[in-house]
Amino acid sequence: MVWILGTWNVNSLKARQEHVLRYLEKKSPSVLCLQETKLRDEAFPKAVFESRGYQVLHAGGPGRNGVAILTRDPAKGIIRGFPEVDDPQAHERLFGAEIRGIYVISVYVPNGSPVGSDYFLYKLEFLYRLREFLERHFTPETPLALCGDFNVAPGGLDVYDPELLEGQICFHERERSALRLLADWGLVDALRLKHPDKPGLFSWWDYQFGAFRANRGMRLDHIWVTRPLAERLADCFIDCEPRTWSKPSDHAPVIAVFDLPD
DNA sequence: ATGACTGGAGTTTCCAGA
Repeated sequence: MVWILGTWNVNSLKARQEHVLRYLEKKSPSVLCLQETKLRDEAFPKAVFESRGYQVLHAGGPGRNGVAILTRDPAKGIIRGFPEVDDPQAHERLFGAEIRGIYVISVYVPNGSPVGSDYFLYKLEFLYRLREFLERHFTPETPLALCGDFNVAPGGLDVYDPELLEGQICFHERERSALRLLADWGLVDALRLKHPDKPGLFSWWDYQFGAFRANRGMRLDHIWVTRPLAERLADCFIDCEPRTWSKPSDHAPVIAVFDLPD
């Protein structure tokens, strides 16, 4: 069977509810991970999504964060935040569940701006904690998909101007190396597995300066998969269509298509 | 033309996003 997994930073679900519903209707993903819902748990309009056949798992809070997993199939083995670490922010930034034998994680890595600040160090720490979390709870042989907004462009191909952006937030060597350390646990970047050398593939564009029209963006949203899942990957792409809709999120969905046994 | 974006909080202007 074809199993479609998506991840999308919606920049407020309240502002983007109609976009998300339209997207589910048009593309019918099996699972859609969301980031930046900006909702408290009790404020999530669960019934609206349930009536369209999606179970809602949401980890929000009073702040600007909030991650969710919308799934057509039942979920179990739910994990919220880093269970072994006292990190309240992670409770609104990490949510995982097992769906059809695949462990799906929706994550929103802190932005970390400005470079060099305490918040920047927290971003790096968050990426290290993410690796420790994987080490503790899973193995690289677990079918696992780590999806979300990593707020890091992995390499020079993933930003519109690597020379200009080098050292700036989301394209600093310390961020990239923290991301590599995470991936070295046993994860593959699904998009680069299918499109290893293709430039101009971005998932975020600044609202300002006509950045989307000029395709001046960065690839900050990723789907990282373990080997057993990578072997099942049929396709991976960034779906720019919702970025063209009226009042869009500044991020576009990333979609991975898998061929799973029936 | 010297600006140019968006959402949320909370109250009219600021902060954060990336």
